Amino acid sequence: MKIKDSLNLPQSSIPMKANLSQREPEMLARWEKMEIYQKIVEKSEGLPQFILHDGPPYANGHIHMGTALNKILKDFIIKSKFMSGYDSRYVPGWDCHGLPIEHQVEKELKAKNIPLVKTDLRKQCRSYAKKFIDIQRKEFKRLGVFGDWDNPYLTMNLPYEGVIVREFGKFVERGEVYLGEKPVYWCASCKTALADAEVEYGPHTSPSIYVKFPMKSALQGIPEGKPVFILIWTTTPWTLPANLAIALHPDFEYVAVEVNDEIWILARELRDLVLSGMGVSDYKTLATYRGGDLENLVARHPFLEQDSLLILADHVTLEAGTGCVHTAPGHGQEDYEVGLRYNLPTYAPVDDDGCFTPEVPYFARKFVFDANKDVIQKLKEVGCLLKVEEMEHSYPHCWRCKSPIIFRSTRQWFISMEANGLRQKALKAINEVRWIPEWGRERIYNMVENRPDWCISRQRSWGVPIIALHCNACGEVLLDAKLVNQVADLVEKYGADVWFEKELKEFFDPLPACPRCGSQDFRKETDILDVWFDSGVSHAAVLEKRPELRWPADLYLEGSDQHRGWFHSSLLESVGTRDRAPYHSVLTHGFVVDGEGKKMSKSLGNIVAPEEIIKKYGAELIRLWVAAEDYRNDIKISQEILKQLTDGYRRIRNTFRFMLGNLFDFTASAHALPVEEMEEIDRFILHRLSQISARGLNAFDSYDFHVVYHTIHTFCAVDLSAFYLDVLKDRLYVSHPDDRKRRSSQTALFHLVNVLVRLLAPILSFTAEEIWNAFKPVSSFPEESVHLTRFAAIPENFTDETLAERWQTLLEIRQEVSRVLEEKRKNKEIGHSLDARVTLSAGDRLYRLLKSYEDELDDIFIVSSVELKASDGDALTVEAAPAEGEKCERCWHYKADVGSDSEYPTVCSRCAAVLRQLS
RNA sequence: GGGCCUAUAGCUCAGUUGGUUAGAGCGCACGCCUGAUAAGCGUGAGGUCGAUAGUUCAAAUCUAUCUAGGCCCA
Repeated sequence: MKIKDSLNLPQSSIPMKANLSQREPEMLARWEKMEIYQKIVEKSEGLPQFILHDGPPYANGHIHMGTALNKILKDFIIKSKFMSGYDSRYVPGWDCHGLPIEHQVEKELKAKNIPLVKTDLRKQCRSYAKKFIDIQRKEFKRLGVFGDWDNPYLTMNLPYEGVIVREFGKFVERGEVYLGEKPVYWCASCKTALADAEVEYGPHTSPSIYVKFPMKSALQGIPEGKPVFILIWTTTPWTLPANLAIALHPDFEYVAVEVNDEIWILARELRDLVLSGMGVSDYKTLATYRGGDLENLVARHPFLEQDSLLILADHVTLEAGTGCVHTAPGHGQEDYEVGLRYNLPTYAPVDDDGCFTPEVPYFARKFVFDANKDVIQKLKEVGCLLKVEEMEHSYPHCWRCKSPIIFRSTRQWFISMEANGLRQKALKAINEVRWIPEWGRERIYNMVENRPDWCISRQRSWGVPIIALHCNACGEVLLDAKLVNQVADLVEKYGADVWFEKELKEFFDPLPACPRCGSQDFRKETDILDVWFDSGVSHAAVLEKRPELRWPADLYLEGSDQHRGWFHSSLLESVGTRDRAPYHSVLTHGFVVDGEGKKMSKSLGNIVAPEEIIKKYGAELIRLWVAAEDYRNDIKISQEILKQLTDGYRRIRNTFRFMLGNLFDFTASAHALPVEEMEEIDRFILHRLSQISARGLNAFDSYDFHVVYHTIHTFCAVDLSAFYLDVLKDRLYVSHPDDRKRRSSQTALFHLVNVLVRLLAPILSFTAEEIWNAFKPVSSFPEESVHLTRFAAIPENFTDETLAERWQTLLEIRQEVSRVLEEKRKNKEIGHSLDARVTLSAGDRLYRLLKSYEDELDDIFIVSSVELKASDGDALTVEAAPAEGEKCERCWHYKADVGSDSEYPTVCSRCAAVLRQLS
């Protein structure tokens, strides 16, 4: 027998090379086969629930790093909550209705020359959404995310659509839904409203005109008898008939200047620019006002019999114009919002074709863009036009027909923020939710505090209809919760298509009668609901309906953009119908950015796709990336970061590989020692392990996953690899297999693997499973998967503070020894540390400590021998020199007794004894 | 332009209520080992804590402004 064969060298456990991109799919197949999620569910029966409610991603396109990040964070939580003893199910969802899908489908149908019939379009949209749900489901599962993937919630599921209608009915019942007016983008050639996404900005030439409005109210500090005008500037002359106000900035200064016996009012800062632009050089400033002082004065429309109110608005700037902004609440978003504050009507006398309505004097039935020149002509006639020129600027165009579009107020459905105190209730509900991080409260609070009423109608096809009736005889609108619920009954069964497919009498028997004129002749409302309403009711459609879940949720977890999105719409929906938030707490994560902190975009070419990383490194690296970074801020990703993560991954993997490799001849039941009988160094590492475990569990509890990763990684690198495992090698390899000290260290290794692999399981789900499989013969634990286990409970006797303190001191001394050895190495006096002997001189306190460990110091320092001397004072001195004696062929220590056993002439006495025992 | 947020070594993170010379791991450089080997060990270099101004006996930490970046609005 060769000497080397008498050593207990580690035997293969898990391979060093992870080969993740190939092995992960095998692991996934195995999980699928064992129905892992089903088994977790079975093991969860009767445990306290923890409900994380999934926010539905949009069923369009492939997943990206952002969606991967979100799903992986959720997976960390679901898995760690289960391992902490909760029943924590994951029901993934998808948002299926809405414009982007409708667009895509329209495009495809158009390309094939298929006519766009609403019911066909809706069917195509449904199958389009389904296709991408399947794609994304595969991609999410590939990341190792566990959940009820066979039975997710879809906002287009028929019962879900039924809930949407019913929830709408609840708002109706509480009197919170009303029909109002609001300006929207309107394409006059397509005769349709456009969403923001359907608008393309491009160059357009408009007339740029300066107009004077005569003042009706008197101003202070101005001589009587001379006419007073306020000056405005606009690039859309055709909106002047709809002018109802002139907006001033409350903090700007305005001046009254006398020009040619007239008095003009405009912003002080723009005075010289505007006047010189009109060729006026001779003027006199008569008075100065603050914008705020002019509020509620009245001007007269230059050519119509109507007033124009002076109002205050922060959106007024000094970048162009006169500082006095022509305001037509029916033709602009900002105008509309400021108009709401002053109770101005959203007057927009323009029809679907973009032509003025008949009641408009001078321009009735004219197309608005053609009317520009007529308006200008009229202004000239009445002497109120000061200047006109052409101007090229960026202007919105229709994405489909490319023609310039207009802003036009149309009838829309709203949920009122005030009618039932929704705003105040929502603000109160916000304060009852735990926001993580804290600033989330501030953010959503400000939004809810300032938001306008919720516009819930869309003039689109792919969505859930607003259930309302319009009387064909008198135009009365019939909005009734009872009718809504009757429709909901059918939608639940047949889907929202029924509203578009069935006759009215199939919904209502008998037909309702118009409360105003008694007619029974109605047409159905064709608008659909905002998709934010769809996803906003998920708490009702999913949490309340699924028996395995409950309402409200413990946690919503999405990107910080969802303060305006899903957190927001879910809150309003839930408060509006149930008077409280649908969640106890809300956790947000940041956005994925590149290595420089810049957002990812096609134009910058800095996009990293999950697919690339999976192919190159495996999904495990994405999981590790999510775990390593503090996701509350923006999360960077770059090749450098990935490289670093692979190094971190290897360190952890190899540490486990080494520990498992040294457990090849160990089984817990046969060889483990009770803690009390273990060696001090082993008990010290168990003490450290208990600290690591506590910190890890704590971090899981507060969702600080990066703390879990950094803690475990540092533990593997510093405590284990650089110290404990390195020291252990001698004992593990050299001792007799059954040596008590060797079994003691193996017992520690067993506990280390057992505790750490479980802590790692929620994060490195694939690797932890691989480790678990290799660990099973050692542990004999019954669970066929690490994901069916709980986090390990740490026995109290792992903790020993006084022992740990002693060892902490020994570690400091060890570091000093290392430094001295390095000097000797530099001088070529030694190579390996075993080539050295060390002399320690220590004062009383240290000496006594060292003395009690005298027999182990050579092992702790991994040197051939240690000599201990007492010295005066506190200082510790460390000296090192080449070891004396012969090098033992077996344990590589230099010993004086090498060759003392004639049967084994090349080894030391310790090794000779082992060899004798083995033979 | 507004609301909210971020900025500590090349990278990822710590830095408690302001209080010694700002820490860790990784990476890097140099060396060792060849019985964890496409591994392992040791030593070392690296930071005007985004910038400026202030409050204070004392600031990475508090205040203001600015710069760069992110999300959401306009």
